[in-house]
This record gives sequence, C-alpha cells and structure tokens, in this order.
Amino acid sequence: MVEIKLHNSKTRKKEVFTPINSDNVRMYVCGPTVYDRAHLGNARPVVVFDVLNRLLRHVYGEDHVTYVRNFTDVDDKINATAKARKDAGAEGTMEELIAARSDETIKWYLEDMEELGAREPDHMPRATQYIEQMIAMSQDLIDKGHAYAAEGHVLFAVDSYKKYGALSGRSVDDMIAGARVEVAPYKRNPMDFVLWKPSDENTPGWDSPWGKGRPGWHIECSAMAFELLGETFDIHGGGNDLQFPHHENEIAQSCCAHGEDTFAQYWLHNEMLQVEGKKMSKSLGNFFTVRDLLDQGTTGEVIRYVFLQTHYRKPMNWTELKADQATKHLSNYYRLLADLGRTYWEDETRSGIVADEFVSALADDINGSLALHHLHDLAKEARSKRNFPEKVKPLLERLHGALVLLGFNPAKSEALWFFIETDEKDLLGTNETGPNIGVFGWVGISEIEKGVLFRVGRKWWELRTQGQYNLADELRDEILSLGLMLEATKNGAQVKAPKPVSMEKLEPLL
RNA sequence: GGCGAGUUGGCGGAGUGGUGACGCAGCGGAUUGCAAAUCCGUGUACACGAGUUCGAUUCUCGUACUCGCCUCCA
Repeated sequence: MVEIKLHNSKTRKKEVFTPINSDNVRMYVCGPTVYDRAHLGNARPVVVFDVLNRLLRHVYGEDHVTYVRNFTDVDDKINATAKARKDAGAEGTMEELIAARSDETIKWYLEDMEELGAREPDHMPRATQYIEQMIAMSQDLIDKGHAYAAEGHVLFAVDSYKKYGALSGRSVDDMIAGARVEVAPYKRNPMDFVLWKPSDENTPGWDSPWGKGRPGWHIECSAMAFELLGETFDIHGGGNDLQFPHHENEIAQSCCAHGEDTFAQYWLHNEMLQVEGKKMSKSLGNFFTVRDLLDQGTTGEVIRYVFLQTHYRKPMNWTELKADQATKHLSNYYRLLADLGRTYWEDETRSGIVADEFVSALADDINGSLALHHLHDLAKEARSKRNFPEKVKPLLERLHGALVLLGFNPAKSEALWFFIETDEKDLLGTNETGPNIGVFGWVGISEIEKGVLFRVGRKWWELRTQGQYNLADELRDEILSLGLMLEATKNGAQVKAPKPVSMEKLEPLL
C-alpha cells in the first residue's frame, strides 16, 4: 500500500494519511454557491481535489472512495437574480425562478469543470434538499445546550464549545477585539453565528420550529456531510479562505452535535489564485470565468496543467505565459503518444501504465509540480528512443498512464486523434498516395478546418520539394504569423494549430 | 491591531543539514536549402542579520518586504 502524506491544517503538519476504513475512504469538499459562472479561482480546489480523488482511487480502489461536493443553493445573490427576473416580467413563482437560476448555474458549473477534466464526485448534494436535516441538527444543538433561539433566529453559542477557534488558531476574545462587524442585539456572544434566520416574502423560506426561515451558510455542510459520510470521515477540503469562519463553524456544529473528535480527521486547504499578485476575488472585481478562458481557446487541459504546476498550498499566479508553455508541453506529449498508433488508441480498455514515481509524487501531499517534471523526463526519454519502437512503447504507455492519473485524457483528445488520423491518410479523401502531412489541431476543430490545415501543410511541402524555396518561405512566414507551427520531417510536413485560427486568413494562402 | 503563509537564477518552479532539479528564455554546437522540431553542451539564484552546527539555502530567533484570513468569496 502506498503511503500517502497530507498536510493537515488541523495540526499544521504533514501527516501520514491513515483512513478510518480503507474500504471506504470518505472526502467532503466545499462546493460553490451557485449564483453565477465559476471564476478561475473556483476551479483551483476542483482540480486539486480531483487529483486527490484520483490518487485515493488509485491507491484504495475505484469503489473504495466516497467523494462528496455540495452545491450551496440557498443564497441572497441567487434570490436577487430571481427577483430581478421576476421584476423584468419572467414567468413563474419566486421559488421556481430561484430553482431555475440554481439549475442553470449548476449546469454551467458542471460543464466547465468537465472541461477541466474533473470527475464528478459521487454525491453532489444541494442545500435545498437537506433543509429538514439542517432543522433537525439545529434543534439537536439547542437541546444539547450549544445553540439558542432568539427573535426567529437560531444561533450557535461559541462559548459552549471550548475548542472553538482551534482550526484557524484564533481566540474568541481576540476576534471580538478586532471585529469589524456590527453585533446583532440578540447575540449572547458577538461571535455567535446563525444556524437559522427568518425569511420575509421576498426570500425563500421553509417552515421550522422557529417560524418561516432559511438556514445559515455553515450548517448545510455539517448536515450534508453527516447524512452522506457519517459522524466521522477522513478528509475535508476547501479553499483556505473558508478556514475561518466556515470550517471553524462546521467543526463546532458537528462536534457539538455528534461528539468530540468526530467530523473530519484531515483538513486540506488550497491557497488562493492570484492575478497580478492579488487574490482573485469578487470584491476586487479582478476575476474572469473559466468559460471566458475556454472561449478564448485556452483548453481545460491547459488550465489543469497550469494549476498542477504550482503546489496547492502556495498562491498561484495565472499568466498567459504559463498557459502558452502548458499548451506546448501538452501538445508535445500528445504528439509523442500518437506514435502508439491507431490500434492502441482504438482499444478503449487501455489506460496506460501508472509508474510509481507519479504515485509517489502525488502521495507526497499532492506534489503535482513534481509529477509534471517526471512527465517531462519520461517524454524526453521516449523522444530519445524514438527510433527503437520496442523500447519506446512501454515508455509511452507510462506517459499515457501518468497523464490519466493526473486527470488528462489523451484517449479522448481530438487533438491526438486528429494527429493519428491525418498522419496516416489523406484527409481530402482521395486515394492518391501523397506526402505524409500531419496535422495537430486544437480541441473542437471542425472537419472543414482540418481540411484547410491539411491543404496548407501539403502546399508548403510541395513548394519545398519542387525547390521553390522563396515561395515556401513566404508561405511559412505567413502561416507562422497566424499562430500556427510548422515542421518538416523526412517524409512530409506537420502543421500544428494549438489554438483556433481564422480560416478566412488561411484560405487565401492556398 | 490579532492570527497565518511566503521570500530560490531574466521569468516560472521543485527540493535538500554538506555549495542548489527541471521548464521557458539566452548562448554555443549537431542537424536543416533556410527554418522548425529534436539532440548535446553552457552561465547567473537560495531576501537580510544573528545563532545552533565540523558545515545551513535547508533548523532557531530577529528584521524587511509580499500575500492571505479576521467581511460575501474557492
């Protein structure tokens, strides 16, 4: 059994990970509040914990891991959008409009995260589906003397939990001293937080022992983790901005309801994503969405690769340069993998060979950067032995396996398939045997665009073989200026288009 | 103000108690009609100060700077 080490925020140390039950390793990750498109910062924990999920499944077995990630669909920003739509004349009740907004946003989120190669968790509970459990848990906390009802609210009494603040290393007194928030008069202690709050006609509400209302933010994760993973489970993850107060409050609620030392045993927190050295956040307004990047032609795999380069506990700066380098690396790997041939890739049962060095890298507190460097070394070795097919094949299978472990999917990459396809036959559909023109296109390239790229490559090759070097060089310069890459090999030419290219500009060159 | 994290070459970014991966860029070479790709070779770095040690970039303390949390946020 591979020994996995994880940095546990609870102890602030890297610890050997020992699951409570290795037949069912349980992980809960705080998911998004579904009020709009996910910004790039939202994607970082998704990728980080996706890699961990893959590692755990590799080590403990595909069916021996339970991964839960929630959707927070009780939120004032969702309500606001629903209200705005209603005011603008949208059909339906407020409840329906709220649900429609959440449904729409969840759909976007899942589509965008799939582009990043993130597997869907086993359970993706929505807060609105667990209101009953949240009410029950709040009542239980009142019964046990850890919470109290006041003016239609239910509040958690932080004084009732001695360890409050342990996760984030804060003392209640210090926080009160430095608090910048106005304290509601019904709170016994200024740090007491809301489990339940009253709703008016403009906000969604559910009947409860304390009147019509809705849950506070923190209680949902405690209730859903309990329902789906039990009192005690292995890993709880999320962004480090959630450490306080969200995770602190989750611990207080769950441990007071279910007992000391219950709830998560290992807490993992990813650092924030930065843009120009500043945290990407809503209040700074310096964010862009995953969809924005995808629409600009940066593939999800490139985003994943860039994320993997920086250790999850360090701030990561997103830059164009990194995206360009990642594009280049991935394209090189896929081009190498094409050498495994069509027969290999057509067999869907193949997933490559997972070499130990990659597992070790990830097992050392998810060191994605190190894994990527191993990837590079492996590719280098494979390239150097390219003229010895029997030696190269196992190396490429390891490259394949490593990419899969890291969450890339070369078998489904259109870029790879396109390369194999055009490398072996004339894309124009004629039977003539011609030069070997390889084309390496971006994901989602159309048949027509493939044909244009192919003809561009063939024309360049023909000019070269005819000795018309001036014309060939002229054509090459124009092609390069459009962002394409060209390579001459012994038997033909290769055209690489990592990003979408305007066909209107390419066609006149033919 | 309280708490926490970080500071490695031109840029990015690992790692280590015994002088420091790797990638990109640069430079030199092989190759090429010229390129590209590939291969080979190559220079510069561990914020600053003190301490522990035979020896620290790696451990401890201090200083500076950066960033985060304390407010919706991943």
